[in-house]
Amino acid sequence: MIDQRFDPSAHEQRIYKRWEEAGCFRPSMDTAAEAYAIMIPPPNVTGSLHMGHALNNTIQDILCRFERMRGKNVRWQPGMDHAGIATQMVVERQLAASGGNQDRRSMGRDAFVDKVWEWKEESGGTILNQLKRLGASCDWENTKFTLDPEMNVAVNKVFVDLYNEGLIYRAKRLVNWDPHFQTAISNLEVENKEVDGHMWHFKYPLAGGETYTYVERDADGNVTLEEERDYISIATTRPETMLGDGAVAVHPSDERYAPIVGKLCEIPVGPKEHRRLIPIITDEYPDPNFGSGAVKITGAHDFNDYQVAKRGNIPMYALMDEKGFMRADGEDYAAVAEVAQRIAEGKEDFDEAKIAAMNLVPDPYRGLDRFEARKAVVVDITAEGNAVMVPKPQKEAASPAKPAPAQAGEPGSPADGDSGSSPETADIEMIPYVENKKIMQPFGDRSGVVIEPMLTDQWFVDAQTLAKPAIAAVREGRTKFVPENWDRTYYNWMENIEPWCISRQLWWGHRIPVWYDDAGNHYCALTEAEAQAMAGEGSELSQDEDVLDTWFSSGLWPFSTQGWPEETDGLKAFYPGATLVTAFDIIFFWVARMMMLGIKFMDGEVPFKDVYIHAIVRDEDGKKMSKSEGNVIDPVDLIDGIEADALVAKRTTGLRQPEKAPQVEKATRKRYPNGFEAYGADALRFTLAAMATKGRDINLSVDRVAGYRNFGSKLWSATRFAQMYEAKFESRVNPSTLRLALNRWIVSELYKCCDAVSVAIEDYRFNDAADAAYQFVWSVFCDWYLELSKPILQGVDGEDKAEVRHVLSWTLERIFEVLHPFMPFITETLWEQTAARETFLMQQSWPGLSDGFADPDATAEMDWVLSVISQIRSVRSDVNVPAGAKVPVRFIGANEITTQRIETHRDVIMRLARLETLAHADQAPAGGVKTIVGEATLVLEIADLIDAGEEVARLDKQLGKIGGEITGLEKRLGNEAFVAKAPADIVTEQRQRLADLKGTHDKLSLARDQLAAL
RNA sequence: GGUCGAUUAGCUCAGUGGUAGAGCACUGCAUUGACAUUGCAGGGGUCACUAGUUCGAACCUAGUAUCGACCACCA
Repeated sequence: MIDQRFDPSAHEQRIYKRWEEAGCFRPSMDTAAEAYAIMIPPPNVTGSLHMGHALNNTIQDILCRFERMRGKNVRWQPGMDHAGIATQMVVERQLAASGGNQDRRSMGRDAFVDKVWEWKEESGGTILNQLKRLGASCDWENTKFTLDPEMNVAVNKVFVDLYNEGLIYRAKRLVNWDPHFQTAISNLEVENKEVDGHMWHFKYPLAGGETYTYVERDADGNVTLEEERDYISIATTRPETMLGDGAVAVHPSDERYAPIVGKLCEIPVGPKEHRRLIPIITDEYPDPNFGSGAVKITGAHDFNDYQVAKRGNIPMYALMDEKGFMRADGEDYAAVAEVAQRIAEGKEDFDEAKIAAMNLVPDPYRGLDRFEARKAVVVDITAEGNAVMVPKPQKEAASPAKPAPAQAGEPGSPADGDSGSSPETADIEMIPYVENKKIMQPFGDRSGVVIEPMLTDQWFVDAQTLAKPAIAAVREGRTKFVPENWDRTYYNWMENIEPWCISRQLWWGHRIPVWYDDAGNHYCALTEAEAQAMAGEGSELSQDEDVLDTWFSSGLWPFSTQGWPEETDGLKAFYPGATLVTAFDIIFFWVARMMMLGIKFMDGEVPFKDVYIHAIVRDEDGKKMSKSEGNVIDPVDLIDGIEADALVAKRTTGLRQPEKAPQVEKATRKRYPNGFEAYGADALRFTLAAMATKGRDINLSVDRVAGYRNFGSKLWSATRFAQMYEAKFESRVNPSTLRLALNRWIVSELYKCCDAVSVAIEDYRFNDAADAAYQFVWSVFCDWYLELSKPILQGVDGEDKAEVRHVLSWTLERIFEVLHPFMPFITETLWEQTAARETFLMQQSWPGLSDGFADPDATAEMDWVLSVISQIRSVRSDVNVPAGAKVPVRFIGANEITTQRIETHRDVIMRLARLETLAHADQAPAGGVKTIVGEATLVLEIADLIDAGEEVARLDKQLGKIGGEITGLEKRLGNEAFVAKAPADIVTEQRQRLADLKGTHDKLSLARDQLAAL
């Protein structure tokens, strides 16, 4: 006999170990079987399990266990990602915390990388053990790490091949630069956030004091403003970049500036004697309706300007160093500015290298942080009177469209106060024109610092070329997104894809397989020896310092893990994979890259057939789980349980910002006053599956987890029930030879359930699959089958009892099987403890898809029994018959079939409906409470127990309800158009329903009238 | 600005044209008999709004309102 209750902590890890030791997770490599592969989204080596992982991996495990039971050759490919920036960050932080004055740079590259490996061996990969706690049936013996030597071989080959085809190239481009990590990052790693910012308006004086007539017109061409100007007005959110301006651009159609196009204007900052003059040019980019219509062009620090500068051959002067400080290198400003001047006047040629060497930061700004420089520039320009001035707004006229008070400061910070306003008239105070406005600012997703566009030499992948076949593959349906509307997101991005910057100025990652000689030539090769051969003897080679974007190696995951470029059995069997399971936030980062690189290197074959995009897990109020909210739920806490105090302590100490901790403590105590019980992995998995609809978000509620833990308990105790009545586990049941309707019915229902689960999983409707199993097990099997079997099991020994004993345990075993993908631990434990087994449950065959077992006769018969019992119970409850009281019941007007059924099921009806007697009668006895089942009327002879008036009222209520339905149906059936146009089976069905309702109505109303007449 | 999505019971959500559902919560009854992590019975919904298509609309179409996500953005 099994224990009274299931204790997850006593079995989960024990069972997992048994599976692992028996090699249950290994692919069968049976060539006759269909291969089925899922590539795990490799978690970061620094990662620990969060709810998103729990959902992601539960889904994958359900698919894998299901397909394994269906006999497929399954490989769930596990592994980890080296996560360049994240890992380097962790180890650097640890170095800093360890107190020594060592940092990455003082250690040197090799020592630091060794340190990271050391960290990885000790602390990395806790997430894989957490996945085991969840029950993940990964093929652990084939675990890969993206930095494994064999993976490196694949990475190098891909790089070299793409390079040789011209699909990887090195170029000086404007890239997103992270000043904190001092590396380039791809545009995907940039988060644009709206912050409070300012827009300053400055005057760029025309060279030589020239003037022109500035005219503004309204939509009808009427002149609204006309004045002589000796400047052009410019708006900017980044004044510090003015130092690198190469031109001012206006739209070619902008008549306001037509008189001055081609002339030079002065950048109003820097030493007066060396003011740089830059040309006023035309370009399609400026929007005449925005701001003044004139845009300063700083090619080296803005992506739009970069394009304009390229088109107009405008020099792009880089102003900052890799930390985001104003450059302090090179010659004095005076000397450089002179050269720049000759270039602007077209008197001197320039090239990239020459421009790059020029530091146009005036001496006083050199070495300043970019935000400090901004403040200084604003103050200096304003002091000199080159800020555009506007009247100070009156207090009451604070229209948001109007200029706001002057402020100088860095974005996001409050104003520093007025800076040098110069009143022009006595009456109206004039102030510098500075708009307070929300601006979108780029931040590094890891560092959180403001990203700086920087002109640097980087390696790029020609993504546009690789994207074409990847788009076609989805268009042609060779890879399908589920839910399918995600393909729009995919197309949208792939069709507008930009060159992918793959080089990173980090140390942790795959070195770029390129070597340079002293002459600046480079050689791309698989190994240094090959590069040396290309360069020739005697050349001193040094390898490119940079490493590759982490996603470059992740993009190869579907084939690099299978041994590519070797033609391994694994590669043959498991490429392409069946389904990629992931959340939407990684479609661009990973899915798109795997599609591009997979198709490129695997002869046009897509890496996976389906991409299942699952929801994001939020808290029960729909809020994103975040540490500062105190609403994060650690999956392992739900599995193992955690006391409230421990939970609070965990959250408080785990915080990055200690000053916020009390808030978190309060939030946590309020939300989870009792901590979490130990619900076990199965309950968590089942919850996630049941909530995994094709929607976008899952709001996880702990109550729900408790509910599904109860479901496990229910199954456990049902098994206990079977053992108590000596059910025979491991029995062979041939469903077609069963005698009892009860047994034929439950077998029929079981298979219905199995098939519903199969179809739902195949269709990625995990919630439907979980619901179907839940409903069958609880509401059909436990609530009815077990109850109905009791009279037989408790009765005399005989054929009936033997049959029930066999079917009871046999059905339970099939339930273990069908629930196994969802709740592997409890089902395997039950399997193990109910008989001496030769195999694991997880190795059993999947039940179902056996059409022959539907048994309509048995189903109809049992439905009738259930209906009789339910209705009697309902009536009893309605008229407040004491639960313990046994009542006499008569059937009136029962036909032959019903009479037969009454005899067959008399015992069980009497027991479950708590009847004293069950008999036939030709006529309804006076009084009594009546209900209708099919053609027969059931009379509960309890006239003395009830109040006639109340009973009449009860019947009236029912009659009203039925009458309403009858009216509706009659109206519909009376509609000729309905009868003519609706499908025949619908019409028949509704006619039948109307007839049934009418019969019920007649009988009930007769009963009501009789009662009322008393 | 572009794209996608949401709006159904007190709460969280299923439901792709034919009788509105689940879990939790709620109400009443039941406790030696597999299970109180339980059982039985029950209450509770103008399916956001408007118009259309249809014999028939929670579901399809168009629009409106509110909320959200992603992408791109004007210096």
